[in-house]
Amino acid sequence: MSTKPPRGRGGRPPQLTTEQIVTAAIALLDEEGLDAVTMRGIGARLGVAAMSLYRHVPNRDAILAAIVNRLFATALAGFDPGPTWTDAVTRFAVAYRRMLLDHPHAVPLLATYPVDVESALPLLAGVLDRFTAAGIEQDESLIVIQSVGVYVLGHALAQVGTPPGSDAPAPPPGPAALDFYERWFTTGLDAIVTGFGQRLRPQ
Amino acid sequence: MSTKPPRGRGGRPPQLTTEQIVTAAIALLDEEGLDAVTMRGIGARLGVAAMSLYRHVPNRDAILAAIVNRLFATALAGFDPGPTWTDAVTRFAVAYRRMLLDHPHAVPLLATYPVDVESALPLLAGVLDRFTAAGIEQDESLIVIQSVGVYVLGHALAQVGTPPGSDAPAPPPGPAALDFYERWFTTGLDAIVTGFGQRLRPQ
DNA sequence: AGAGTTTGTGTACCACGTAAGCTTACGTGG
DNA sequence: CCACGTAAGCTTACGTGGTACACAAACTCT
Repeated sequence: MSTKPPRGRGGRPPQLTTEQIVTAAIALLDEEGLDAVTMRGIGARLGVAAMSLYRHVPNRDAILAAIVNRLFATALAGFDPGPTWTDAVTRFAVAYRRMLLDHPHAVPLLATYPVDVESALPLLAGVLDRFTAAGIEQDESLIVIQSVGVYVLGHALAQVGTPPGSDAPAPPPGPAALDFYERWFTTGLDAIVTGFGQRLRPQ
Repeated sequence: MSTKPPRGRGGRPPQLTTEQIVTAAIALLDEEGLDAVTMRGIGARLGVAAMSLYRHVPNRDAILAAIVNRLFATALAGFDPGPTWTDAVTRFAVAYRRMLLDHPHAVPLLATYPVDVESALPLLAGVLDRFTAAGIEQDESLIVIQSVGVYVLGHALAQVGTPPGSDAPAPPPGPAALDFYERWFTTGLDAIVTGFGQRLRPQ
């Protein structure tokens, strides 16, 4: 987590990194769903025994938590907040949502495992900047950003949510459904941004 | 689900109902968390073997799905939408949230298992009425209600979300944190309702 | 009483997470 | 060149959870 051990001289050279483990786990998750993300499964994918993973990761939950943070970070990779804070939150919402729809099986994970605040804040620095530039308090900005984030996540849950029990891979949603979700998403997002705009620009 | 089998004459009288199973499962969930909701655990609580549950329920996932629907229904028991549609959605949000905070361990479940639409719509009839009374299209009303629902659920996830791995029961949140979530909740909810109000009352 | 029917049970299997101890593959100092 | 120490990976094994299967029990109707 913090400093790697002094890389003391000697010892068998690592054949595995934490990053590879997380990458393999995400691949498995995307291809076969959450139930396929098992220690044995990840190990097999890396040509390694299940127990070897424990040299790099304390347990399975830590892997799932790492997936969440990795995906959240990729969602904001190369992120350009626009000129105003309304642009910034809107683009954040779009980028976040794109990532969620790209990794449907990960959505329940992002709902369950909180994104690490320490690592998320730097990623959102650009967004926060547009708020301070508009003379908005940090407290208020966080409420706006979190509200939007929470809306996006909840919306994605509704869109990709399939009862984990139904083995049927769920028929690919028709274009009508896709359209509905798209309309719903932008309509709701606009409403939220508009509503906060009204509050933050009183009078 | 639909009609019970003709209750054919004869046969051992049931000692167990699906309702009891769901009730026991919710009790277990509230008292000991999701991991405690096992077939054996539920059976023990009802003085019955684990396998007996399968006479009433196809599998564990079905129980979890039933918990979701039951809790959602209780959230709206005795629900009074106010005079206007803005009252209606706001009260819906508050009632939904109260239920979620009363059952913190259930929040991840409500995020993961979609509420059954067929049974949810009647519960929301009162809310929908205020929209139609205001001359708002059904499509638009659903977008508003769902947006609010999704916001409430996402907010609750953020509030009660604890990495499933940390065995520490999580320190009871200080009153400062509680206050923050309360302010966040109402602020965000107001923004959403205001934003939609602007859209639905154009000009 | 016996046949038919439905509900609850006992046993067993397999997959998963992971604890413990062993083996392997390196660097270093003799 | 060879022990020796060390870190990484492996083997084995245990406990727990979901659930398939075949059987026992409890009741109704003839």
